[in-house]
Amino acid sequence: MTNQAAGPSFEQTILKTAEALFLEKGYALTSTTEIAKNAGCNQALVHYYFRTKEKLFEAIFEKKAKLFFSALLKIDDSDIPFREKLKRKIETHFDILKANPKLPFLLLNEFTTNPGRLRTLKEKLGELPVQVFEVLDKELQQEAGQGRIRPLSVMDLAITMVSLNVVVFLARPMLDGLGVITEEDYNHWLEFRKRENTRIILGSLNL
Amino acid sequence: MTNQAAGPSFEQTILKTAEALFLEKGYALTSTTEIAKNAGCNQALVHYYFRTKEKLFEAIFEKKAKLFFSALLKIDDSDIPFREKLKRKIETHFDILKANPKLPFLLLNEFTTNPGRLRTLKEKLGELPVQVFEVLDKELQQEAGQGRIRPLSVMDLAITMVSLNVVVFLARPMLDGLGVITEEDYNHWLEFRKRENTRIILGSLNL
DNA sequence: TCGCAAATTAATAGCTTTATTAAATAATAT
DNA sequence: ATATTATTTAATAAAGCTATTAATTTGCGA
Repeated sequence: MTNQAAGPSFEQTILKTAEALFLEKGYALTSTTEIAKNAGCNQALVHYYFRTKEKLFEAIFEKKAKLFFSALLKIDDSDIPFREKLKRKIETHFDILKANPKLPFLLLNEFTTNPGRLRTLKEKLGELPVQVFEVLDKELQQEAGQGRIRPLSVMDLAITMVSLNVVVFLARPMLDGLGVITEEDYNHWLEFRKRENTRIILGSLNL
Repeated sequence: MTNQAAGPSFEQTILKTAEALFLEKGYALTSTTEIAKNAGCNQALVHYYFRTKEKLFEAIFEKKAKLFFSALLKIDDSDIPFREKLKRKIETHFDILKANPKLPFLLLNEFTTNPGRLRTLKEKLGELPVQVFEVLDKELQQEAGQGRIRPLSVMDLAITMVSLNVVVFLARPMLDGLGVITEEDYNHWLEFRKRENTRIILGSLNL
Protein backbone atom coordinates (compact mmCIF):
# COMPACT_ATOMS: atom_id res chain seq x y z
CA MET A 1 0.00 0.00 0.00
CA THR A 2 1.51 3.26 -1.06
CA ASN A 3 -0.70 5.47 1.04
CA GLN A 4 -4.03 5.35 2.84
CA ALA A 5 -6.47 3.98 0.19
CA ALA A 6 -5.36 6.35 -2.54
CA GLY A 7 -6.48 9.38 -0.58
CA PRO A 8 -4.12 12.30 -0.07
CA SER A 9 -0.43 11.44 -0.16
CA PHE A 10 1.34 10.62 3.06
CA GLU A 11 3.36 13.76 2.61
CA GLN A 12 0.18 15.81 2.88
CA THR A 13 -1.26 13.69 5.64
CA ILE A 14 1.89 14.09 7.68
CA LEU A 15 1.80 17.82 7.15
CA LYS A 16 -1.79 18.11 8.28
CA THR A 17 -1.30 15.80 11.22
CA ALA A 18 1.77 17.67 12.33
CA GLU A 19 -0.06 20.95 12.02
CA ALA A 20 -2.83 19.73 14.30
CA LEU A 21 -0.42 18.36 16.89
CA PHE A 22 1.87 21.38 16.87
CA LEU A 23 -1.13 23.64 17.33
CA GLU A 24 -2.37 21.48 20.15
CA LYS A 25 0.81 21.07 22.16
CA GLY A 26 3.56 23.14 20.63
CA TYR A 27 6.85 22.10 19.09
CA ALA A 28 8.58 20.54 22.07
CA LEU A 29 5.75 18.32 23.26
CA THR A 30 5.08 16.85 19.85
CA SER A 31 7.26 13.94 18.72
CA THR A 32 7.79 12.70 15.19
CA THR A 33 6.81 9.30 16.53
CA GLU A 34 3.43 10.63 17.52
CA ILE A 35 2.99 12.46 14.24
CA ALA A 36 3.68 9.25 12.36
CA LYS A 37 1.30 7.26 14.50
CA ASN A 38 -1.51 9.76 13.98
CA ALA A 39 -0.78 9.96 10.27
CA GLY A 40 -0.85 6.17 10.05
CA CYS A 41 2.64 5.66 8.74
CA ASN A 42 6.10 4.66 9.85
CA GLN A 43 8.08 7.18 11.83
CA ALA A 44 10.95 7.15 9.35
CA LEU A 45 8.61 8.42 6.67
CA VAL A 46 8.24 11.69 8.49
CA HIS A 47 11.98 12.16 8.19
CA TYR A 48 12.01 10.88 4.62
CA TYR A 49 9.78 13.74 3.53
CA PHE A 50 10.93 16.49 5.86
CA ARG A 51 14.35 15.36 7.02
CA THR A 52 14.12 16.95 10.45
CA LYS A 53 11.38 17.78 12.89
CA GLU A 54 12.58 21.36 12.81
CA LYS A 55 12.13 21.65 9.05
CA LEU A 56 8.70 20.10 9.26
CA PHE A 57 7.78 22.62 11.88
CA GLU A 58 9.08 25.55 9.88
CA ALA A 59 7.05 24.47 6.88
CA ILE A 60 3.98 24.95 9.04
CA PHE A 61 4.93 27.76 11.36
CA GLU A 62 5.75 30.48 8.89
CA LYS A 63 2.43 30.07 7.14
CA LYS A 64 0.59 30.21 10.45
CA ALA A 65 2.45 33.25 11.71
CA LYS A 66 1.74 35.15 8.52
CA LEU A 67 -1.89 34.21 8.84
CA PHE A 68 -2.04 35.67 12.32
CA PHE A 69 -0.50 38.95 11.25
CA SER A 70 -2.25 39.17 7.90
CA ALA A 71 -5.14 41.28 9.15
CA LEU A 72 -2.89 43.53 11.17
CA LEU A 73 -0.39 44.06 8.40
CA LYS A 74 -2.84 44.93 5.66
CA ILE A 75 -2.93 48.54 4.55
CA ASP A 76 -6.48 49.68 4.18
CA ASP A 77 -6.61 52.60 1.74
CA SER A 78 -10.33 52.51 1.21
CA ASP A 79 -12.13 55.83 1.46
CA ILE A 80 -13.97 55.33 4.73
CA PRO A 81 -13.71 57.00 8.12
CA PHE A 82 -10.83 55.97 10.34
CA ARG A 83 -13.02 54.39 12.99
CA GLU A 84 -14.71 52.26 10.38
CA LYS A 85 -11.35 51.11 9.07
CA LEU A 86 -10.27 50.22 12.54
CA LYS A 87 -13.48 48.37 13.24
CA ARG A 88 -12.98 46.27 10.13
CA LYS A 89 -9.43 45.46 11.08
CA ILE A 90 -10.44 44.30 14.52
CA GLU A 91 -13.23 42.16 13.17
CA THR A 92 -11.12 40.63 10.43
CA HIS A 93 -8.43 39.79 12.93
CA PHE A 94 -10.98 38.27 15.25
CA ASP A 95 -12.49 36.20 12.45
CA ILE A 96 -9.12 34.81 11.50
CA LEU A 97 -8.58 33.73 15.08
CA LYS A 98 -12.04 32.25 15.27
CA ALA A 99 -11.19 30.11 12.27
CA ASN A 100 -7.81 29.24 13.83
CA PRO A 101 -8.41 29.28 17.55
CA LYS A 102 -5.17 27.58 18.51
CA LEU A 103 -3.01 29.96 16.57
CA PRO A 104 -2.43 32.42 19.43
CA PHE A 105 -1.14 29.74 21.73
CA LEU A 106 1.23 28.33 19.14
CA LEU A 107 2.74 31.70 18.33
CA LEU A 108 3.02 32.78 21.91
CA ASN A 109 4.54 29.50 22.95
CA GLU A 110 7.13 29.43 20.19
CA PHE A 111 8.09 33.08 20.33
CA THR A 112 8.50 32.84 24.07
CA THR A 113 10.53 29.66 24.25
CA ASN A 114 12.48 30.10 21.03
CA PRO A 115 13.59 33.65 20.22
CA GLY A 116 15.12 32.45 16.96
CA ARG A 117 11.66 32.00 15.50
CA LEU A 118 10.98 35.67 15.90
CA ARG A 119 14.15 36.65 14.12
CA THR A 120 13.35 34.35 11.23
CA LEU A 121 9.84 35.73 10.90
CA LYS A 122 11.09 39.29 11.09
CA GLU A 123 13.34 38.65 8.10
CA LYS A 124 10.59 36.99 6.14
CA LEU A 125 8.25 39.92 6.70
CA GLY A 126 10.80 42.46 5.57
CA GLU A 127 9.78 46.09 5.50
CA LEU A 128 6.06 45.48 5.54
CA PRO A 129 5.57 45.99 9.29
CA VAL A 130 7.43 49.29 9.22
CA GLN A 131 5.38 50.53 6.29
CA VAL A 132 2.09 49.58 7.89
CA PHE A 133 3.19 51.20 11.09
CA GLU A 134 3.97 54.45 9.34
CA VAL A 135 0.68 54.59 7.50
CA LEU A 136 -1.26 53.90 10.67
CA ASP A 137 0.77 56.39 12.61
CA LYS A 138 -0.02 59.10 10.11
CA GLU A 139 -3.71 58.34 10.30
CA LEU A 140 -3.70 58.38 14.07
CA GLN A 141 -1.88 61.69 14.19
CA GLN A 142 -4.25 63.21 11.72
CA GLU A 143 -7.33 62.09 13.62
CA ALA A 144 -5.85 63.29 16.87
CA GLY A 145 -4.87 66.60 15.27
CA GLN A 146 -8.46 67.16 14.30
CA GLY A 147 -9.66 66.31 17.77
CA ARG A 148 -11.55 63.25 16.72
CA ILE A 149 -9.60 60.90 18.94
CA ARG A 150 -7.20 61.30 21.81
CA PRO A 151 -3.47 61.07 21.00
CA LEU A 152 -2.33 57.44 20.93
CA SER A 153 0.63 55.48 19.63
CA VAL A 154 0.25 52.75 17.05
CA MET A 155 1.86 50.29 19.37
CA ASP A 156 -0.54 50.96 22.20
CA LEU A 157 -3.52 50.66 19.95
CA ALA A 158 -2.17 47.43 18.52
CA ILE A 159 -1.49 45.98 21.95
CA THR A 160 -4.99 46.77 23.12
CA MET A 161 -6.46 45.22 20.01
CA VAL A 162 -4.42 42.08 20.10
CA SER A 163 -4.91 41.70 23.86
CA LEU A 164 -8.66 41.70 23.67
CA ASN A 165 -8.87 39.53 20.58
CA VAL A 166 -6.31 36.98 21.56
CA VAL A 167 -7.18 36.20 25.15
CA VAL A 168 -10.68 35.09 24.23
CA PHE A 169 -9.01 32.18 22.46
CA LEU A 170 -6.08 31.67 24.79
CA ALA A 171 -8.50 31.31 27.66
CA ARG A 172 -10.58 28.63 25.99
CA PRO A 173 -9.02 25.66 27.83
CA MET A 174 -9.56 27.44 31.12
CA LEU A 175 -13.17 28.32 30.46
CA ASP A 176 -13.69 24.69 29.49
CA GLY A 177 -11.84 23.28 32.45
CA LEU A 178 -13.70 25.47 34.90
CA GLY A 179 -16.99 24.50 33.31
CA VAL A 180 -17.88 28.16 33.19
CA ILE A 181 -19.31 27.99 29.69
CA THR A 182 -20.80 25.22 27.56
CA GLU A 183 -19.63 24.16 24.12
CA GLU A 184 -22.48 25.80 22.20
CA ASP A 185 -22.65 28.89 24.38
CA TYR A 186 -19.01 29.48 23.61
CA ASN A 187 -19.70 30.10 19.95
CA HIS A 188 -22.42 32.62 20.67
CA TRP A 189 -20.23 34.26 23.21
CA LEU A 190 -17.46 34.61 20.63
CA GLU A 191 -19.68 36.65 18.37
CA PHE A 192 -20.71 38.76 21.33
CA ARG A 193 -17.09 39.21 22.28
CA LYS A 194 -16.21 40.39 18.80
CA ARG A 195 -18.75 43.21 19.12
CA GLU A 196 -17.63 43.85 22.67
CA ASN A 197 -14.00 44.15 21.66
CA THR A 198 -14.64 46.59 18.86
CA ARG A 199 -16.83 48.58 21.18
CA ILE A 200 -14.18 48.74 23.86
CA ILE A 201 -11.40 49.64 21.46
CA LEU A 202 -13.32 52.27 19.57
CA GLY A 203 -14.56 53.66 22.86
CA SER A 204 -11.00 53.87 24.13
CA LEU A 205 -10.22 56.37 21.37
CA ASN A 206 -12.53 58.98 22.79
CA LEU A 207 -11.03 62.13 24.16
CA MET B 1 30.41 19.71 51.83
CA THR B 2 26.84 19.53 52.95
CA ASN B 3 25.63 22.51 51.00
CA GLN B 4 26.99 25.66 49.37
CA ALA B 5 29.14 27.22 52.11
CA ALA B 6 26.50 26.97 54.83
CA GLY B 7 24.18 29.26 52.95
CA PRO B 8 20.60 28.21 52.30
CA SER B 9 20.04 24.46 52.24
CA PHE B 10 20.13 22.62 48.96
CA GLU B 11 16.48 21.90 49.38
CA GLN B 12 15.73 25.61 49.25
CA THR B 13 18.22 26.26 46.49
CA ILE B 14 16.66 23.55 44.37
CA LEU B 15 13.23 24.99 44.96
CA LYS B 16 14.28 28.47 43.95
CA THR B 17 16.24 27.28 40.95
CA ALA B 18 13.36 25.13 39.79
CA GLU B 19 10.99 28.03 40.19
CA ALA B 20 13.11 30.24 37.97
CA LEU B 21 13.48 27.57 35.30
CA PHE B 22 9.84 26.54 35.30
CA LEU B 23 8.83 30.16 34.94
CA GLU B 24 11.28 30.61 32.13
CA LYS B 25 10.48 27.57 30.02
CA GLY B 26 7.56 25.72 31.51
CA TYR B 27 7.34 22.25 32.96
CA ALA B 28 8.14 20.15 29.92
CA LEU B 29 11.22 22.01 28.76
CA THR B 30 12.87 22.00 32.17
CA SER B 31 14.79 18.87 33.19
CA THR B 32 15.75 17.81 36.67
CA THR B 33 19.27 17.52 35.32
CA GLU B 34 19.26 21.19 34.43
CA ILE B 35 17.76 22.16 37.76
CA ALA B 36 20.50 20.28 39.56
CA LYS B 37 23.21 21.84 37.45
CA ASN B 38 21.91 25.35 38.11
CA ALA B 39 21.48 24.61 41.80
CA GLY B 40 25.03 23.27 41.96
CA CYS B 41 24.23 19.80 43.17
CA ASN B 42 23.90 16.27 41.94
CA GLN B 43 20.80 15.41 39.93
CA ALA B 44 19.80 12.64 42.33
CA LEU B 45 19.47 15.19 45.09
CA VAL B 46 16.57 16.80 43.34
CA HIS B 47 14.76 13.47 43.54
CA TYR B 48 15.94 12.86 47.07
CA TYR B 49 14.14 15.96 48.29
CA PHE B 50 11.13 15.97 45.97
CA ARG B 51 10.94 12.40 44.70
CA THR B 52 9.53 13.32 41.31
CA LYS B 53 9.73 16.25 38.96
CA GLU B 54 5.96 16.44 39.07
CA LYS B 55 5.89 16.85 42.85
CA LEU B 56 8.58 19.48 42.70
CA PHE B 57 6.55 21.35 40.15
CA GLU B 58 3.37 21.14 42.17
CA ALA B 59 5.14 22.55 45.20
CA ILE B 60 5.78 25.64 43.13
CA PHE B 61 2.83 25.86 40.83
CA GLU B 62 -0.02 26.05 43.32
CA LYS B 63 1.59 28.96 45.13
CA LYS B 64 2.11 30.79 41.85
CA ALA B 65 -1.40 30.20 40.61
CA LYS B 66 -2.89 31.50 43.83
CA LEU B 67 -0.69 34.55 43.55
CA PHE B 68 -2.02 35.29 40.10
CA PHE B 69 -5.62 35.04 41.21
CA SER B 70 -5.16 36.68 44.59
CA ALA B 71 -6.09 40.16 43.42
CA LEU B 72 -9.03 38.93 41.40
CA LEU B 73 -10.41 36.75 44.14
CA LYS B 74 -10.29 39.30 46.91
CA ILE B 75 -13.60 40.67 48.10
CA ASP B 76 -13.36 44.40 48.52
CA ASP B 77 -15.99 45.54 50.99
CA SER B 78 -14.56 48.97 51.58
CA ASP B 79 -16.97 51.85 51.41
CA ILE B 80 -15.90 53.47 48.18
CA PRO B 81 -17.57 53.90 44.80
CA PHE B 82 -17.68 50.88 42.52
CA ARG B 83 -15.46 52.39 39.88
CA GLU B 84 -12.84 53.15 42.48
CA LYS B 85 -12.96 49.57 43.72
CA LEU B 86 -12.56 48.29 40.22
CA LYS B 87 -9.68 50.62 39.54
CA ARG B 88 -7.87 49.33 42.60
CA LYS B 89 -8.44 45.76 41.60
CA ILE B 90 -7.03 46.32 38.14
CA GLU B 91 -4.00 48.12 39.50
CA THR B 92 -3.32 45.55 42.18
CA HIS B 93 -3.54 42.76 39.64
CA PHE B 94 -1.22 44.64 37.33
CA ASP B 95 1.28 45.23 40.11
CA ILE B 96 1.37 41.57 41.00
CA LEU B 97 2.14 40.74 37.39
CA LYS B 98 4.77 43.41 37.23
CA ALA B 99 6.48 41.79 40.19
CA ASN B 100 6.05 38.35 38.58
CA PRO B 101 6.20 39.01 34.88
CA LYS B 102 6.59 35.40 33.83
CA LEU B 103 3.59 34.21 35.78
CA PRO B 104 1.06 34.61 32.97
CA PHE B 105 3.05 32.48 30.58
CA LEU B 106 3.53 29.73 33.10
CA LEU B 107 -0.14 29.52 33.96
CA LEU B 108 -1.28 29.72 30.39
CA ASN B 109 1.20 27.13 29.27
CA GLU B 110 0.35 24.65 32.00
CA PHE B 111 -3.40 25.08 31.92
CA THR B 112 -3.38 24.68 28.18
CA THR B 113 -1.16 21.64 27.91
CA ASN B 114 -2.25 19.92 31.09
CA PRO B 115 -5.94 20.18 31.96
CA GLY B 116 -5.35 18.25 35.16
CA ARG B 117 -3.64 21.27 36.67
CA LEU B 118 -6.82 23.26 36.35
CA ARG B 119 -8.88 20.61 38.10
CA THR B 120 -6.42 20.48 40.96
CA LEU B 121 -6.43 24.22 41.37
CA LYS B 122 -10.18 24.37 41.21
CA GLU B 123 -10.39 21.98 44.15
CA LYS B 124 -7.82 23.90 46.13
CA LEU B 125 -9.69 27.16 45.65
CA GLY B 126 -12.98 25.69 46.80
CA GLU B 127 -15.99 27.98 46.94
CA LEU B 128 -14.05 31.22 46.95
CA PRO B 129 -14.39 31.95 43.20
CA VAL B 130 -18.14 31.41 43.31
CA GLN B 131 -18.51 33.71 46.28
CA VAL B 132 -16.44 36.46 44.72
CA PHE B 133 -18.38 36.09 41.52
CA GLU B 134 -21.67 36.52 43.31
CA VAL B 135 -20.59 39.61 45.20
CA LEU B 136 -19.26 41.22 42.05
CA ASP B 137 -22.34 40.27 40.12
CA LYS B 138 -24.54 41.94 42.67
CA GLU B 139 -22.48 45.11 42.53
CA LEU B 140 -22.58 45.18 38.76
CA GLN B 141 -26.33 44.71 38.67
CA GLN B 142 -26.84 47.43 41.21
CA GLU B 143 -24.71 49.92 39.32
CA ALA B 144 -26.41 49.04 36.07
CA GLY B 145 -29.83 49.31 37.69
CA GLN B 146 -29.02 52.83 38.74
CA GLY B 147 -27.83 53.71 35.25
CA ARG B 148 -24.26 54.35 36.29
CA ILE B 149 -22.83 51.68 33.98
CA ARG B 150 -24.11 49.63 31.11
CA PRO B 151 -25.24 46.07 31.86
CA LEU B 152 -22.30 43.71 31.87
CA SER B 153 -21.52 40.21 33.09
CA VAL B 154 -18.82 39.53 35.64
CA MET B 155 -17.15 37.15 33.25
CA ASP B 156 -16.93 39.70 30.47
CA LEU B 157 -15.54 42.30 32.75
CA ALA B 158 -12.99 39.83 34.11
CA ILE B 159 -11.94 38.75 30.64
CA THR B 160 -11.41 42.32 29.54
CA MET B 161 -9.41 43.05 32.63
CA VAL B 162 -7.22 40.01 32.45
CA SER B 163 -6.72 40.40 28.71
CA LEU B 164 -5.35 43.89 28.95
CA ASN B 165 -3.24 43.23 32.01
CA VAL B 166 -1.79 39.94 30.95
CA VAL B 167 -0.79 40.54 27.36
CA VAL B 168 1.52 43.36 28.30
CA PHE B 169 3.65 40.72 29.98
CA LEU B 170 3.03 37.84 27.62
CA ALA B 171 4.21 40.02 24.78
CA ARG B 172 7.50 40.93 26.42
CA PRO B 173 9.66 38.43 24.51
CA MET B 174 8.16 39.65 21.26
CA LEU B 175 8.68 43.30 21.99
CA ASP B 176 12.24 42.46 22.89
CA GLY B 177 12.85 40.28 19.86
CA LEU B 178 11.45 42.85 17.49
CA GLY B 179 13.58 45.53 19.11
CA VAL B 180 10.49 47.69 19.29
CA ILE B 181 11.21 48.89 22.81
CA THR B 182 14.35 49.24 24.91
CA GLU B 183 14.97 47.71 28.29
CA GLU B 184 14.52 50.93 30.29
CA ASP B 185 11.66 52.25 28.19
CA TYR B 186 9.81 49.07 28.92
CA ASN B 187 9.52 49.87 32.60
CA HIS B 188 8.18 53.32 31.96
CA TRP B 189 5.81 51.92 29.41
CA LEU B 190 4.51 49.43 31.96
CA GLU B 191 3.43 52.22 34.29
CA PHE B 192 1.82 54.00 31.39
CA ARG B 193 0.06 50.80 30.40
CA LYS B 194 -1.32 50.35 33.89
CA ARG B 195 -3.03 53.74 33.64
CA GLU B 196 -4.06 53.00 30.09
CA ASN B 197 -5.67 49.70 31.05
CA THR B 198 -7.68 51.16 33.92
CA ARG B 199 -8.75 53.98 31.66
CA ILE B 200 -9.89 51.59 28.93
CA ILE B 201 -11.72 49.30 31.31
CA LEU B 202 -13.45 52.03 33.28
CA GLY B 203 -14.32 53.73 30.02
CA SER B 204 -15.82 50.52 28.73
CA LEU B 205 -18.41 50.65 31.52
CA ASN B 206 -20.01 53.79 30.16
CA LEU B 207 -23.51 53.53 28.82
C1' DT C 1 6.88 -8.38 -17.72
C1' DC C 2 11.06 -6.47 -16.49
C1' DG C 3 13.56 -2.99 -14.37
C1' DC C 4 14.08 1.30 -12.24
C1' DA C 5 12.73 4.89 -9.17
C1' DA C 6 9.85 6.30 -5.51
C1' DA C 7 7.71 5.13 -1.30
C1' DT C 8 7.65 2.65 2.90
C1' DT C 9 9.32 -0.01 6.67
C1' DA C 10 12.42 -2.39 10.12
C1' DA C 11 16.27 -1.92 12.73
C1' DT C 12 19.17 0.59 15.24
C1' DA C 13 22.70 4.17 16.88
C1' DG C 14 23.18 7.86 19.88
C1' DC C 15 21.07 11.18 23.13
C1' DT C 16 18.52 12.80 26.85
C1' DT C 17 15.45 12.22 30.48
C1' DT C 18 13.43 10.44 34.93
C1' DA C 19 14.00 7.71 38.68
C1' DT C 20 16.21 4.29 41.66
C1' DT C 21 19.95 2.05 44.26
C1' DA C 22 23.98 1.48 46.60
C1' DA C 23 27.93 3.58 48.25
C1' DA C 24 30.35 7.52 50.30
C1' DT C 25 30.49 11.54 53.07
C1' DA C 26 29.03 14.74 56.66
C1' DA C 27 26.51 15.85 60.92
C1' DT C 28 24.91 14.73 65.36
C1' DA C 29 23.78 12.62 69.52
C1' DT C 30 25.25 9.69 73.18
C1' DA D 1 34.98 8.27 69.95
C1' DT D 2 31.38 5.84 67.96
C1' DA D 3 27.08 4.65 66.40
C1' DT D 4 23.39 6.55 63.97
C1' DT D 5 21.10 9.35 60.89
C1' DA D 6 20.87 12.67 57.19
C1' DT D 7 22.90 14.32 53.07
C1' DT D 8 25.23 13.79 48.77
C1' DT D 9 27.12 11.46 44.92
C1' DA D 10 28.19 7.89 41.26
C1' DA D 11 26.31 4.57 38.53
C1' DT D 12 22.85 2.87 36.01
C1' DA D 13 18.20 0.96 34.35
C1' DA D 14 14.41 1.89 31.53
C1' DA D 15 12.12 4.62 28.36
C1' DG D 16 11.43 7.97 24.72
C1' DC D 17 13.18 10.83 21.13
C1' DT D 18 15.59 12.11 16.59
C1' DA D 19 17.82 10.71 12.76
C1' DT D 20 20.04 7.51 9.64
C1' DT D 21 20.72 3.25 6.95
C1' DA D 22 19.64 -0.69 4.64
C1' DA D 23 16.21 -3.58 3.08
C1' DT D 24 11.54 -4.22 1.19
C1' DT D 25 7.55 -3.07 -1.28
C1' DT D 26 5.03 -0.52 -4.64
C1' DG D 27 4.08 2.04 -8.93
C1' DC D 28 4.96 2.63 -13.52
C1' DG D 29 7.10 3.25 -18.03
C1' DA D 30 9.45 0.83 -21.71
